[in-house]
Amino acid sequence: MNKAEKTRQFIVEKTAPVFNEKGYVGTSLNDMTNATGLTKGSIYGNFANKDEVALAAFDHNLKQVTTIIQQEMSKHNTCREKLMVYVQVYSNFQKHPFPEGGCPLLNTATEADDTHAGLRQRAADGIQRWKNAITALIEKGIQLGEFRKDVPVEQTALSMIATIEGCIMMTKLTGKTHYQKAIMRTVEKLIDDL
Amino acid sequence: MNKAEKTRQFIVEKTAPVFNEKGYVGTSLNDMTNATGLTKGSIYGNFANKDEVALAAFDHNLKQVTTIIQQEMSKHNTCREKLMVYVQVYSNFQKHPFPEGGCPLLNTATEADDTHAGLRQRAADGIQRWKNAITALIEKGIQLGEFRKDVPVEQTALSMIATIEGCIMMTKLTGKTHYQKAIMRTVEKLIDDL
DNA sequence: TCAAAAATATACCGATTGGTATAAAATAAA
DNA sequence: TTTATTTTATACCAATCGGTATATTTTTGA
Repeated sequence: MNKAEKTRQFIVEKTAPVFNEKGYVGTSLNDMTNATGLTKGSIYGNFANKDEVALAAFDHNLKQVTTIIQQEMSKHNTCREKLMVYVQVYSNFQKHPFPEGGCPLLNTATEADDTHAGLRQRAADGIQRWKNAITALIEKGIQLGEFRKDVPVEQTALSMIATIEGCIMMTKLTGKTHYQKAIMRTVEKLIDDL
Repeated sequence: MNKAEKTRQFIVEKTAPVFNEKGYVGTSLNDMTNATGLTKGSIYGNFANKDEVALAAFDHNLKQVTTIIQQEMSKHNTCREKLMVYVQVYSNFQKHPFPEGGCPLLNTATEADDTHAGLRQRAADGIQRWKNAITALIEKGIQLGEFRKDVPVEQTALSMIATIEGCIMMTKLTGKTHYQKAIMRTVEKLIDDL
């Protein structure tokens, strides 16, 4: 990794939490120079424009989340236990190295769906991959006899994601962690019923 | 309603969808003059600043949603049927006079939670009232013998809201209405199980 | 060590931001 | 109908926006 690549990475790491908290339009070049300690010239020497930094920051934030999930999943063997990792992590995401500002999928989706095609596509892809990951786990669990054969696979996957994202929104908004626990108990039941 | 009050209302109605789509920071005074056809002077003669318009616009958008729900609920008698109104409406909110840009609670919550205390409080109050409305319906249903006595009231109310909001996010993001139907089927089951 | 190349900083650009002072126009009360 | 008051439009403000040309510094390979 040469100097430029390191600086690029450095800029992404420092600005990612800002983009996640303030959003794309809410984050100015000034915010970016403050967060990095670098100047405009330095940032624009490594990125074409704000868009490019925002997209890289989104990828970085999402990667942070998937890394947590994958790490926790690797500790378990059964499909049910692996699915329960979502419950475990999102019941207490404050205890994990979660991106500042909450779930980047939720933040980016709600900001960009009507305004920024590039970011919206990134978020949509993220949802798609998440859905595929859960679907694959459920289907494998069915094959292995862990789950019933007649479970509504896609519906369960989609509902898990929706409930988790709604949970994050409500928890971050109200600050009430017992809301979080209560909602995640419903996701737990969703998995129990498989 | 004198001239000034009418203009105030007019400004709110015209800018509300813009705020809901573009967000608070994403909506400029220019956007507001374009949406209304009025000039800055006219807008600032009726509102102290952008904040005041944004707060009024949020209230207006939320009112639009609650009006739809209340209207639909008034057509039904049992608590179960009234709860199912959420399923009916959010399975197909595109067919209702829903605010442009989706759920104002979701949009405002995700934008303002880390950035705008006034809007965050408004959204938090909205969630609180929604939770209270569902809770009251479930408790009345228990009293009337419609629902089991041991249902987890708060958990169900919170999970319904979370799943609905997550559903809206995913539907607006991906454009896939069959996601919407599938997720809302899970909310339906939540009510069936009461 | 030294020159070429790459990375960073400085200084600036026009456009747009939210906001305001004031003048003009429209409304409301007498 | 006239006058006082309110409402709206015009013209402007400093500050900030995203972005760039160029100078300076730092890194890199010979």
